[in-house]
Amino acid sequence: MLMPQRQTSMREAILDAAEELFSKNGFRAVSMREIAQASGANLGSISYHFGSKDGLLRAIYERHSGPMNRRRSELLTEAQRIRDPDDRLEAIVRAFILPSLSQSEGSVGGGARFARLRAVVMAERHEEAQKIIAETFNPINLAFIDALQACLPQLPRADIVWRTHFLLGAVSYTLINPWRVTRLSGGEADGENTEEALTQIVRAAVAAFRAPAGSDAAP
Amino acid sequence: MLMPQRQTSMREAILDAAEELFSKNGFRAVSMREIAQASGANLGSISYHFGSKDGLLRAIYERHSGPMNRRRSELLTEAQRIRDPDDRLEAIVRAFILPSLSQSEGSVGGGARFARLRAVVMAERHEEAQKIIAETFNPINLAFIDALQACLPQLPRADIVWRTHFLLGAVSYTLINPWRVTRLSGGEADGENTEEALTQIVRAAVAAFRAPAGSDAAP
DNA sequence: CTAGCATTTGTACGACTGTCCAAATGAGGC
DNA sequence: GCCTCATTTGGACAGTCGTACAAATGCTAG
Repeated sequence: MLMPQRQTSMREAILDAAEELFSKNGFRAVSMREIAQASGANLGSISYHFGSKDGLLRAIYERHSGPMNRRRSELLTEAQRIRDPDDRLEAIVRAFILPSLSQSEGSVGGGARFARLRAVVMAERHEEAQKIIAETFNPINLAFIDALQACLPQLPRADIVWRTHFLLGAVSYTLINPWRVTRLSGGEADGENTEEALTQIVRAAVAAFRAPAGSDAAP
Repeated sequence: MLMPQRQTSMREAILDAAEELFSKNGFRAVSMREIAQASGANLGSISYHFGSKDGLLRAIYERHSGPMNRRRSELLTEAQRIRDPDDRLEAIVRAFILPSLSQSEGSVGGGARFARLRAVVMAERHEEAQKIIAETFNPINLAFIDALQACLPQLPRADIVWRTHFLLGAVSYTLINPWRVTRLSGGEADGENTEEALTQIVRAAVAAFRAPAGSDAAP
Protein backbone atom coordinates (compact mmCIF):
# COMPACT_ATOMS: atom_id res chain seq x y z
CA MET A 1 0.00 0.00 0.00
CA LEU A 2 2.63 2.53 0.97
CA MET A 3 5.78 1.20 -0.58
CA PRO A 4 6.15 3.71 -3.39
CA GLN A 5 9.32 2.43 -5.05
CA ARG A 6 9.08 -1.32 -4.97
CA GLN A 7 11.77 -2.68 -7.29
CA THR A 8 10.31 -5.11 -9.77
CA SER A 9 12.98 -7.18 -11.42
CA MET A 10 11.70 -6.06 -14.82
CA ARG A 11 12.48 -2.46 -13.99
CA GLU A 12 16.02 -3.40 -13.09
CA ALA A 13 16.40 -5.49 -16.22
CA ILE A 14 15.35 -2.58 -18.38
CA LEU A 15 17.77 -0.26 -16.59
CA ASP A 16 20.60 -2.74 -17.00
CA ALA A 17 19.98 -3.29 -20.68
CA ALA A 18 19.54 0.40 -21.41
CA GLU A 19 22.72 1.27 -19.54
CA GLU A 20 24.69 -1.33 -21.42
CA LEU A 21 23.38 -0.24 -24.81
CA PHE A 22 23.65 3.50 -24.16
CA SER A 23 27.21 3.19 -22.91
CA LYS A 24 28.16 1.17 -25.96
CA ASN A 25 26.34 3.00 -28.75
CA GLY A 26 25.22 6.34 -27.38
CA PHE A 27 21.79 7.63 -26.50
CA ARG A 28 20.28 8.60 -29.82
CA ALA A 29 21.55 5.53 -31.66
CA VAL A 30 19.75 3.10 -29.34
CA SER A 31 16.03 2.62 -29.92
CA MET A 32 13.53 1.73 -27.25
CA ARG A 33 12.75 -1.41 -29.19
CA GLU A 34 16.37 -2.53 -28.90
CA ILE A 35 16.22 -1.97 -25.17
CA ALA A 36 12.96 -3.88 -24.96
CA GLN A 37 14.41 -6.83 -26.82
CA ALA A 38 17.68 -6.84 -24.90
CA SER A 39 15.91 -6.73 -21.54
CA GLY A 40 13.14 -9.14 -22.47
CA ALA A 41 10.58 -6.50 -21.68
CA ASN A 42 7.71 -5.31 -23.78
CA LEU A 43 8.03 -1.97 -25.50
CA GLY A 44 5.08 -0.55 -23.60
CA SER A 45 6.57 -1.51 -20.26
CA ILE A 46 9.40 0.93 -20.70
CA SER A 47 6.99 3.78 -21.19
CA TYR A 48 5.03 2.54 -18.22
CA HIS A 49 8.00 2.49 -15.87
CA PHE A 50 9.91 5.51 -17.06
CA GLY A 51 7.45 7.62 -19.03
CA SER A 52 9.78 8.45 -21.86
CA LYS A 53 13.24 7.78 -23.23
CA ASP A 54 14.56 10.84 -21.41
CA GLY A 55 12.93 9.55 -18.24
CA LEU A 56 14.78 6.28 -18.68
CA LEU A 57 18.07 8.13 -19.01
CA ARG A 58 17.32 10.15 -15.90
CA ALA A 59 16.54 6.97 -13.97
CA ILE A 60 19.93 5.55 -14.94
CA TYR A 61 21.63 8.66 -13.62
CA GLU A 62 19.63 8.59 -10.42
CA ARG A 63 20.56 4.99 -9.81
CA HIS A 64 24.28 5.65 -9.96
CA SER A 65 25.12 9.23 -9.19
CA GLY A 66 24.17 9.01 -5.53
CA PRO A 67 26.45 6.12 -4.55
CA MET A 68 29.22 7.30 -6.87
CA ASN A 69 29.36 10.80 -5.46
CA ARG A 70 29.12 9.48 -1.92
CA ARG A 71 32.12 7.28 -2.65
CA ARG A 72 34.02 10.19 -4.11
CA SER A 73 33.25 12.33 -1.07
CA GLU A 74 34.52 9.62 1.25
CA LEU A 75 37.72 9.16 -0.70
CA LEU A 76 38.20 12.92 -0.85
CA THR A 77 37.89 13.53 2.88
CA GLU A 78 40.15 10.54 3.45
CA ALA A 79 42.73 11.97 1.07
CA GLN A 80 42.49 15.41 2.65
CA ARG A 81 43.68 13.98 5.96
CA ILE A 82 47.13 13.33 4.50
CA ARG A 83 49.62 15.87 5.84
CA ASP A 84 52.34 15.88 3.19
CA PRO A 85 51.05 18.04 0.32
CA ASP A 86 52.72 15.93 -2.37
CA ASP A 87 51.19 12.67 -1.19
CA ARG A 88 47.91 14.45 -0.62
CA LEU A 89 47.82 15.77 -4.19
CA GLU A 90 48.23 12.29 -5.59
CA ALA A 91 45.60 10.85 -3.26
CA ILE A 92 43.11 13.55 -4.27
CA VAL A 93 43.67 12.92 -7.97
CA ARG A 94 43.20 9.23 -7.39
CA ALA A 95 40.02 9.83 -5.40
CA PHE A 96 38.76 12.05 -8.20
CA ILE A 97 38.88 9.43 -10.94
CA LEU A 98 38.89 6.05 -9.19
CA PRO A 99 35.11 5.79 -8.77
CA SER A 100 34.76 6.44 -12.50
CA LEU A 101 37.27 3.86 -13.61
CA SER A 102 36.82 1.09 -11.09
CA GLN A 103 34.97 -1.85 -12.54
CA SER A 104 32.81 -2.93 -9.61
CA GLU A 105 30.93 -0.26 -7.79
CA GLY A 106 29.20 -0.86 -4.52
CA SER A 107 25.54 -0.68 -5.43
CA VAL A 108 24.40 -1.91 -8.77
CA GLY A 109 26.23 -1.88 -12.07
CA GLY A 110 29.84 -1.18 -12.91
CA GLY A 111 31.15 2.31 -12.37
CA ALA A 112 33.12 2.13 -15.57
CA ARG A 113 30.04 1.38 -17.60
CA PHE A 114 28.20 4.34 -16.13
CA ALA A 115 31.18 6.59 -16.60
CA ARG A 116 31.45 5.57 -20.24
CA LEU A 117 27.76 6.27 -20.60
CA ARG A 118 28.27 9.73 -19.19
CA ALA A 119 31.17 10.40 -21.52
CA VAL A 120 29.34 9.19 -24.61
CA VAL A 121 26.06 10.90 -23.80
CA MET A 122 27.82 14.12 -22.86
CA ALA A 123 29.57 14.15 -26.22
CA GLU A 124 26.19 13.87 -27.95
CA ARG A 125 25.28 17.24 -26.47
CA HIS A 126 21.93 15.91 -25.39
CA GLU A 127 20.30 18.76 -23.54
CA GLU A 128 18.54 16.78 -20.83
CA ALA A 129 21.72 14.83 -20.12
CA GLN A 130 23.83 17.96 -19.85
CA LYS A 131 21.40 19.39 -17.34
CA ILE A 132 21.45 16.24 -15.23
CA ILE A 133 25.24 16.03 -15.34
CA ALA A 134 25.71 19.65 -14.36
CA GLU A 135 23.26 19.38 -11.47
CA THR A 136 24.80 16.19 -10.20
CA PHE A 137 28.52 16.58 -10.67
CA ASN A 138 29.31 20.26 -10.47
CA PRO A 139 29.18 20.53 -6.65
CA ILE A 140 31.48 17.58 -6.05
CA ASN A 141 33.83 18.77 -8.79
CA LEU A 142 34.07 22.13 -7.06
CA ALA A 143 34.92 20.38 -3.81
CA PHE A 144 37.80 18.62 -5.53
CA ILE A 145 39.00 21.87 -7.03
CA ASP A 146 39.04 23.41 -3.57
CA ALA A 147 41.03 20.49 -2.23
CA LEU A 148 43.54 20.79 -5.05
CA GLN A 149 43.83 24.51 -4.44
CA ALA A 150 44.78 23.75 -0.86
CA CYS A 151 47.63 21.53 -2.07
CA LEU A 152 48.81 24.14 -4.57
CA PRO A 153 48.27 27.51 -2.92
CA GLN A 154 50.64 29.34 -5.24
CA LEU A 155 48.66 28.33 -8.35
CA PRO A 156 45.89 30.60 -9.72
CA ARG A 157 42.48 29.00 -9.40
CA ALA A 158 41.93 29.33 -13.16
CA ASP A 159 44.95 27.10 -13.80
CA ILE A 160 43.59 24.47 -11.43
CA VAL A 161 40.23 24.53 -13.16
CA TRP A 162 41.88 24.11 -16.54
CA ARG A 163 43.97 21.18 -15.40
CA THR A 164 41.00 19.53 -13.70
CA HIS A 165 39.14 19.95 -16.96
CA PHE A 166 41.99 18.28 -18.85
CA LEU A 167 41.97 15.43 -16.36
CA LEU A 168 38.26 14.87 -16.97
CA GLY A 169 38.92 14.96 -20.69
CA ALA A 170 41.64 12.35 -20.47
CA VAL A 171 39.39 10.05 -18.45
CA SER A 172 36.47 10.53 -20.83
CA TYR A 173 38.57 9.90 -23.89
CA THR A 174 40.03 6.75 -22.39
CA LEU A 175 36.59 5.44 -21.51
CA ILE A 176 35.20 6.22 -24.97
CA ASN A 177 38.12 4.83 -26.97
CA PRO A 178 40.07 2.31 -24.88
CA TRP A 179 41.29 0.46 -27.96
CA ARG A 180 42.98 3.61 -29.27
CA VAL A 181 45.87 3.32 -26.83
CA THR A 182 46.30 -0.33 -27.62
CA ARG A 183 46.41 0.28 -31.35
CA LEU A 184 48.67 3.33 -31.24
CA SER A 185 51.19 1.51 -29.07
CA GLY A 186 51.10 -1.61 -31.22
CA GLY A 187 49.90 -3.64 -28.24
CA GLU A 188 52.60 -2.45 -25.87
CA ALA A 189 50.04 -0.60 -23.76
CA ASP A 190 46.59 -1.97 -22.94
CA GLY A 191 43.81 0.62 -23.02
CA GLU A 192 41.24 -1.76 -21.59
CA ASN A 193 43.34 -2.51 -18.52
CA THR A 194 41.76 -0.39 -15.80
CA GLU A 195 44.68 -0.50 -13.39
CA GLU A 196 47.18 0.46 -16.04
CA ALA A 197 44.98 3.35 -17.11
CA LEU A 198 44.59 4.53 -13.54
CA THR A 199 48.31 4.42 -12.82
CA GLN A 200 49.20 6.22 -16.04
CA ILE A 201 46.59 8.92 -15.71
CA VAL A 202 47.37 9.65 -12.07
CA ARG A 203 51.05 10.05 -12.77
CA ALA A 204 50.45 12.31 -15.74
CA ALA A 205 47.83 14.40 -13.95
CA VAL A 206 49.93 14.89 -10.82
CA ALA A 207 52.82 16.14 -12.94
CA ALA A 208 50.48 18.45 -14.84
CA PHE A 209 49.09 19.94 -11.62
CA ARG A 210 52.63 20.56 -10.36
CA ALA A 211 53.55 22.54 -13.46
CA PRO A 212 54.36 26.21 -12.80
CA ALA A 213 51.72 28.89 -13.20
CA GLY A 214 51.33 30.75 -16.46
CA SER A 215 52.52 34.23 -15.55
CA ASP A 216 56.24 34.09 -16.39
CA ALA A 217 58.53 31.93 -18.52
CA ALA A 218 61.47 29.64 -17.64
CA PRO A 219 65.25 30.53 -17.81
CA MET B 1 34.42 17.89 -70.87
CA LEU B 2 37.27 16.60 -68.78
CA MET B 3 37.08 18.60 -65.63
CA PRO B 4 35.82 15.91 -63.30
CA GLN B 5 35.64 17.91 -60.08
CA ARG B 6 34.35 21.31 -61.03
CA GLN B 7 33.41 23.05 -57.78
CA THR B 8 29.90 24.33 -58.00
CA SER B 9 29.17 26.79 -55.25
CA MET B 10 26.24 24.61 -54.21
CA ARG B 11 28.56 21.74 -53.35
CA GLU B 12 30.61 24.01 -51.14
CA ALA B 13 27.52 25.43 -49.53
CA ILE B 14 26.29 21.97 -48.63
CA LEU B 15 29.68 21.03 -47.20
CA ASP B 16 29.80 24.21 -45.14
CA ALA B 17 26.31 23.78 -43.75
CA ALA B 18 26.81 20.10 -42.98
CA GLU B 19 30.11 20.78 -41.26
CA GLU B 20 28.57 23.48 -39.12
CA LEU B 21 25.58 21.36 -38.13
CA PHE B 22 27.55 18.16 -37.53
CA SER B 23 30.11 19.93 -35.38
CA LYS B 24 27.36 21.52 -33.34
CA ASN B 25 24.89 18.64 -32.92
CA GLY B 26 26.68 15.48 -33.96
CA PHE B 27 26.25 13.26 -36.97
CA ARG B 28 23.19 11.21 -36.18
CA ALA B 29 21.20 14.09 -34.76
CA VAL B 30 21.38 16.14 -37.96
CA SER B 31 19.04 15.16 -40.77
CA MET B 32 19.75 15.64 -44.45
CA ARG B 33 16.70 17.86 -44.65
CA GLU B 34 18.20 20.19 -42.06
CA ILE B 35 21.37 20.36 -44.10
CA ALA B 36 19.38 21.02 -47.25
CA GLN B 37 17.50 23.85 -45.63
CA ALA B 38 20.57 25.39 -44.00
CA SER B 39 22.52 25.34 -47.25
CA GLY B 40 19.65 26.42 -49.49
CA ALA B 41 20.03 23.24 -51.49
CA ASN B 42 17.42 20.74 -52.47
CA LEU B 43 17.33 17.45 -50.61
CA GLY B 44 18.01 15.51 -53.78
CA SER B 45 21.09 17.59 -54.57
CA ILE B 46 22.89 16.23 -51.54
CA SER B 47 22.39 12.68 -52.71
CA TYR B 48 23.45 13.74 -56.18
CA HIS B 49 26.73 15.27 -55.03
CA PHE B 50 27.70 12.91 -52.22
CA GLY B 51 25.72 9.74 -52.76
CA SER B 52 24.78 9.23 -49.15
CA LYS B 53 25.02 10.78 -45.71
CA ASP B 54 28.18 8.80 -45.03
CA GLY B 55 29.56 10.05 -48.34
CA LEU B 56 28.91 13.59 -47.22
CA LEU B 57 30.80 12.98 -44.01
CA ARG B 58 33.68 11.47 -45.93
CA ALA B 59 33.78 14.50 -48.23
CA ILE B 60 34.06 16.80 -45.22
CA TYR B 61 37.00 14.79 -43.93
CA GLU B 62 38.66 14.78 -47.34
CA ARG B 63 38.33 18.52 -47.63
CA HIS B 64 40.17 19.17 -44.39
CA SER B 65 42.43 16.32 -43.44
CA GLY B 66 44.88 16.91 -46.26
CA PRO B 67 45.73 20.53 -45.49
CA MET B 68 45.54 19.93 -41.73
CA ASN B 69 47.97 17.04 -41.74
CA ARG B 70 50.29 18.88 -44.13
CA ARG B 71 50.33 21.77 -41.69
CA ARG B 72 51.03 19.45 -38.81
CA SER B 73 53.89 17.82 -40.68
CA GLU B 74 55.44 21.19 -41.44
CA LEU B 75 55.19 22.32 -37.85
CA LEU B 76 56.58 19.01 -36.65
CA THR B 77 59.70 19.06 -38.83
CA GLU B 78 60.18 22.69 -37.89
CA ALA B 79 59.95 21.81 -34.20
CA GLN B 80 62.31 18.87 -34.60
CA ARG B 81 65.07 21.23 -35.74
CA ILE B 82 65.28 22.74 -32.27
CA ARG B 83 68.38 21.52 -30.49
CA ASP B 84 67.50 21.96 -26.82
CA PRO B 85 65.31 18.96 -25.87
CA ASP B 86 63.19 20.98 -23.44
CA ASP B 87 62.32 23.66 -25.97
CA ARG B 88 61.86 20.99 -28.60
CA LEU B 89 59.36 19.08 -26.47
CA GLU B 90 57.21 22.16 -26.02
CA ALA B 91 57.38 22.98 -29.72
CA ILE B 92 56.31 19.47 -30.66
CA VAL B 93 53.35 19.53 -28.31
CA ARG B 94 52.33 22.88 -29.72
CA ALA B 95 52.66 21.58 -33.28
CA PHE B 96 50.56 18.59 -32.34
CA ILE B 97 47.49 20.51 -31.23
CA LEU B 98 47.74 23.96 -32.81
CA PRO B 99 46.23 22.98 -36.18
CA SER B 100 43.26 21.55 -34.32
CA LEU B 101 42.64 24.58 -32.17
CA SER B 102 43.52 27.46 -34.44
CA GLN B 103 40.47 29.26 -35.72
CA SER B 104 41.45 30.06 -39.30
CA GLU B 105 42.97 27.30 -41.33
CA GLY B 106 44.56 27.87 -44.69
CA SER B 107 42.12 26.27 -47.07
CA VAL B 108 38.44 26.40 -46.35
CA GLY B 109 36.67 26.38 -43.03
CA GLY B 110 37.95 26.86 -39.51
CA GLY B 111 40.22 24.19 -38.11
CA ALA B 112 38.48 24.39 -34.78
CA ARG B 113 35.12 23.60 -36.32
CA PHE B 114 36.49 20.54 -38.05
CA ALA B 115 38.28 19.42 -34.92
CA ARG B 116 35.10 19.76 -32.90
CA LEU B 117 33.32 17.74 -35.57
CA ARG B 118 35.93 15.03 -35.27
CA ALA B 119 35.61 14.95 -31.50
CA VAL B 120 31.82 14.82 -31.53
CA VAL B 121 31.57 12.27 -34.32
CA MET B 122 34.27 10.12 -32.77
CA ALA B 123 32.33 10.03 -29.51
CA GLU B 124 29.27 8.79 -31.39
CA ARG B 125 31.23 5.68 -32.31
CA HIS B 126 30.09 5.93 -35.90
CA GLU B 127 31.81 3.10 -37.69
CA GLU B 128 32.51 4.83 -40.99
CA ALA B 129 33.87 7.86 -39.15
CA GLN B 130 36.17 5.78 -36.98
CA LYS B 131 37.58 4.12 -40.06
CA ILE B 132 38.22 7.44 -41.77
CA ILE B 133 39.82 8.90 -38.66
CA ALA B 134 42.10 5.93 -38.14
CA GLU B 135 43.23 5.92 -41.77
CA THR B 136 43.84 9.61 -41.82
CA PHE B 137 45.33 10.43 -38.46
CA ASN B 138 47.15 7.36 -37.22
CA PRO B 139 50.28 7.81 -39.38
CA ILE B 140 50.82 11.42 -38.38
CA ASN B 141 50.11 10.61 -34.73
CA LEU B 142 52.79 7.94 -34.84
CA ALA B 143 55.22 10.45 -36.28
CA PHE B 144 54.54 12.73 -33.32
CA ILE B 145 55.02 9.88 -30.90
CA ASP B 146 58.40 9.14 -32.47
CA ALA B 147 59.40 12.77 -32.16
CA LEU B 148 58.37 12.81 -28.51
CA GLN B 149 60.30 9.62 -27.89
CA ALA B 150 63.42 11.31 -29.25
CA CYS B 151 62.99 14.11 -26.68
CA LEU B 152 62.42 11.65 -23.85
CA PRO B 153 64.67 8.67 -24.55
CA GLN B 154 64.51 7.37 -20.98
CA LEU B 155 60.71 7.02 -21.10
CA PRO B 156 59.08 3.72 -22.17
CA ARG B 157 57.18 4.08 -25.40
CA ALA B 158 53.99 2.86 -23.74
CA ASP B 159 54.12 5.82 -21.34
CA ILE B 160 54.50 8.21 -24.25
CA VAL B 161 51.53 6.68 -26.03
CA TRP B 162 49.42 6.97 -22.89
CA ARG B 163 50.31 10.62 -22.39
CA THR B 164 49.73 11.44 -26.04
CA HIS B 165 46.35 9.78 -25.69
CA PHE B 166 45.58 11.95 -22.65
CA LEU B 167 46.60 15.02 -24.58
CA LEU B 168 44.19 14.15 -27.38
CA GLY B 169 41.49 13.58 -24.78
CA ALA B 170 42.06 16.96 -23.18
CA VAL B 171 41.83 18.68 -26.55
CA SER B 172 38.70 16.78 -27.53
CA TYR B 173 36.99 17.50 -24.26
CA THR B 174 37.80 21.18 -24.50
CA LEU B 175 36.44 21.37 -28.02
CA ILE B 176 33.25 19.52 -27.12
CA ASN B 177 32.52 21.43 -23.90
CA PRO B 178 34.25 24.79 -23.98
CA TRP B 179 31.71 26.33 -21.63
CA ARG B 180 32.52 23.78 -18.92
CA VAL B 181 35.77 25.51 -17.98
CA THR B 182 34.06 28.85 -17.90
CA ARG B 183 31.29 27.64 -15.64
CA LEU B 184 33.49 25.63 -13.27
CA SER B 185 35.81 28.59 -12.78
CA GLY B 186 32.97 31.03 -12.28
CA GLY B 187 34.14 33.04 -15.28
CA GLU B 188 37.73 33.33 -14.15
CA ALA B 189 38.87 31.13 -17.05
CA ASP B 190 37.45 31.36 -20.56
CA GLY B 191 36.97 28.02 -22.28
CA GLU B 192 36.11 29.59 -25.60
CA ASN B 193 39.34 31.58 -25.73
CA THR B 194 41.53 29.61 -28.10
CA GLU B 195 44.82 31.18 -27.06
CA GLU B 196 44.18 30.65 -23.39
CA ALA B 197 43.26 27.02 -24.03
CA LEU B 198 46.39 26.49 -26.10
CA THR B 199 48.68 28.00 -23.48
CA GLN B 200 47.11 26.04 -20.66
CA ILE B 201 47.07 22.73 -22.43
CA VAL B 202 50.65 23.03 -23.67
CA ARG B 203 51.95 23.80 -20.19
CA ALA B 204 50.02 20.93 -18.63
CA ALA B 205 50.98 18.46 -21.34
CA VAL B 206 54.68 19.33 -21.27
CA ALA B 207 54.75 18.77 -17.52
CA ALA B 208 52.91 15.48 -17.94
CA PHE B 209 55.38 14.26 -20.54
CA ARG B 210 58.27 15.15 -18.23
CA ALA B 211 56.86 13.04 -15.39
CA PRO B 212 59.03 10.07 -14.41
CA ALA B 213 58.38 6.61 -15.83
CA GLY B 214 56.16 4.17 -14.00
CA SER B 215 58.61 1.56 -12.78
CA ASP B 216 59.47 2.82 -9.26
CA ALA B 217 57.88 5.12 -6.68
CA ALA B 218 59.02 8.36 -5.03
CA PRO B 219 60.79 8.69 -1.58
C1' DC C 1 -12.68 -17.12 -3.97
C1' DT C 2 -12.96 -12.54 -5.44
C1' DA C 3 -12.20 -7.65 -6.00
C1' DG C 4 -8.72 -4.32 -7.04
C1' DC C 5 -4.68 -2.70 -8.72
C1' DA C 6 -0.07 -2.90 -10.65
C1' DT C 7 2.00 -4.61 -14.56
C1' DT C 8 2.45 -6.50 -19.18
C1' DT C 9 0.93 -7.02 -23.92
C1' DG C 10 -0.07 -5.95 -28.64
C1' DT C 11 -1.01 -2.65 -31.71
C1' DA C 12 -1.79 1.66 -33.84
C1' DC C 13 -0.50 6.49 -34.72
C1' DG C 14 1.84 10.40 -36.77
C1' DA C 15 6.22 12.10 -37.56
C1' DC C 16 10.55 11.65 -39.22
C1' DT C 17 14.45 9.25 -41.43
C1' DG C 18 17.84 8.20 -45.74
C1' DT C 19 17.46 6.92 -50.34
C1' DC C 20 15.87 6.89 -54.93
C1' DC C 21 14.05 8.59 -59.47
C1' DA C 22 11.68 10.83 -63.37
C1' DA C 23 10.94 15.30 -64.91
C1' DA C 24 12.29 20.14 -65.20
C1' DT C 25 15.93 23.47 -65.62
C1' DG C 26 19.91 25.81 -67.26
C1' DA C 27 24.21 26.95 -69.32
C1' DG C 28 27.93 26.08 -72.99
C1' DG C 29 29.68 24.04 -77.38
C1' DC C 30 28.54 23.38 -82.14
C1' DG D 1 19.05 27.89 -82.89
C1' DC D 2 19.73 23.45 -81.17
C1' DC D 3 21.70 19.71 -78.79
C1' DT D 4 23.93 17.87 -74.64
C1' DC D 5 24.83 17.01 -70.27
C1' DA D 6 25.41 18.47 -65.57
C1' DT D 7 22.55 20.03 -62.06
C1' DT D 8 18.31 20.95 -59.58
C1' DT D 9 13.64 19.93 -58.36
C1' DG D 10 9.70 17.83 -56.05
C1' DG D 11 7.79 13.89 -54.71
C1' DA D 12 7.40 9.03 -53.47
C1' DC D 13 9.24 5.04 -51.11
C1' DA D 14 9.92 1.75 -47.34
C1' DG D 15 11.42 1.81 -42.94
C1' DT D 16 12.13 3.25 -38.06
C1' DC D 17 11.34 6.21 -34.45
C1' DG D 18 9.00 7.55 -29.63
C1' DT D 19 4.64 7.64 -27.71
C1' DA D 20 -0.07 6.42 -26.42
C1' DC D 21 -3.78 3.37 -25.09
C1' DA D 22 -7.24 -0.34 -24.56
C1' DA D 23 -7.26 -4.98 -23.40
C1' DA D 24 -5.24 -8.93 -21.18
C1' DT D 25 -2.74 -10.71 -17.36
C1' DG D 26 -1.07 -11.73 -12.78
C1' DC D 27 -0.47 -10.97 -8.03
C1' DT D 28 -2.17 -9.72 -3.38
C1' DA D 29 -5.10 -8.16 0.23
C1' DG D 30 -9.51 -9.04 2.31
